[in-house]
Amino acid sequence: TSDLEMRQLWREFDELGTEMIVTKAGRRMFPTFQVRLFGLDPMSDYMLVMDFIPCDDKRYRYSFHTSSWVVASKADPHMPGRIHVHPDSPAKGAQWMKQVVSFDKLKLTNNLMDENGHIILNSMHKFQPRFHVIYVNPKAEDVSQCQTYKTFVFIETKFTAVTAYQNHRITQLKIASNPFAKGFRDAEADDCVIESITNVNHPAICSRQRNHTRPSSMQL
Amino acid sequence: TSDLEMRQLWREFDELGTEMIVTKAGRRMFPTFQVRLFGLDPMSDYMLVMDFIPCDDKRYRYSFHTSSWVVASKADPHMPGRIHVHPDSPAKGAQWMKQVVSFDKLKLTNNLMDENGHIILNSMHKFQPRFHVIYVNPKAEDVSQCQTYKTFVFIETKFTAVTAYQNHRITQLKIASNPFAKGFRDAEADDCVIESITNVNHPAICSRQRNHTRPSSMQL
DNA sequence: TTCTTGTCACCTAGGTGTTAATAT
DNA sequence: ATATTAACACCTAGGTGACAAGAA
Repeated sequence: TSDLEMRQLWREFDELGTEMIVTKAGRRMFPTFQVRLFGLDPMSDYMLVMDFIPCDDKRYRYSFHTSSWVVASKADPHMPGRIHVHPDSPAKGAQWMKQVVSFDKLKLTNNLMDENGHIILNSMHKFQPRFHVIYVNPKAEDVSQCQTYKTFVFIETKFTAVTAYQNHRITQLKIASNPFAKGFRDAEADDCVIESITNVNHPAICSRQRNHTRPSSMQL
Repeated sequence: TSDLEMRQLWREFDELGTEMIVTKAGRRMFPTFQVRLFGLDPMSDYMLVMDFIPCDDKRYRYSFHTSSWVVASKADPHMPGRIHVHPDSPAKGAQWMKQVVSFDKLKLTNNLMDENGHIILNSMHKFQPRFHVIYVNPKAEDVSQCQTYKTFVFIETKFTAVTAYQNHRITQLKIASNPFAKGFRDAEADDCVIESITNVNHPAICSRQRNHTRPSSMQL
């Protein structure tokens, strides 16, 4: 069996309608897909694999008016259905079970010509991540026939692929929970209390100055 | 067979008398021990392992007077002889051969109580890294008996373990060749030429200002 | 309009030798 | 004297959303 890690965080996102950024170069998922494994044979080899299946046959757009996703059309032609093999594969059951397995090397792209082995997804479509535990039979010469699969689907990990966040609440939850987005957080909670005590004449309580000015044109 | 990568750099260090820092927390080697492998069975599993053997039974000190290492005494009692298994082990021969194998996760420590699995070495002693290719026989139940080893020793990788660099030329070669030490480089070569053209009134040609002032006491 | 792209400031994470202080 | 330690400035390497400009 297998348990999803950070399930509570996944559910917070899922309630708002999870969005995952796709870029040409490839973007990691956040939250990261992580699982805890149980009941494997400690001495046998397993491959751990992820893939992504369309949730439906629809293309979506985000209605800012109603703050919700609405159907825009039928699905675009679907891309080659790539898989992501966990880079530690193959490994013994004992190895997989002794710690949380993290798919933090997995990246999502919208580039149909991607040559980096990333997962190709259509933007503005909904996807369901799937997790496969594949038993590798060492005695079999023909690998294609002599394997046993077990597939896990955690419905709270479904998401809409986007090139830019649509729902502002998703953006805020990403900023609040992803360490790499700390630069976009307002000073908050504990920090705020301390600041309001120590820094008497702060210009704007609990909000940080950021430099977002950009040159209107770029040279070289 | 097996080839040492960056052999020229290793030899430059070896001619000066390579020193490797050991710290309580563990320090990587530089140059990193990297090899290219040939002639493995593509379909068989191998473990790649490193260990370190004392070059002799002596403790050294660096004579600044003569700029050379001199014998200080007999060797200190030797530590538990740990090994480092390459984290990708075990893997197929094809996997090992298709790219350079880098032991960049290997760290050296002088902490006899180390619990991080690092290689424990006595400071001021000389060591010879060794590299072992271990064939893993899948049919054997008793792992201890049914393995075949092949050991490689590249004499240009021998070094003296130190807690602080002794030979200033070693320090300079580390700074010049290790990307992570770029902060200690003087502006040089190409950069220098450009700077001397573009920056007319530079205070000190080809040398960078650095902030090395430190508080004489530390609070919290 | 709607969606995508490229660049950026701002982070996390961690590898360097330097230095002052400490230990032996 | 000699050797070790811990904190530090300064890097490499790379993951964030914001933003302006471009594309469809």
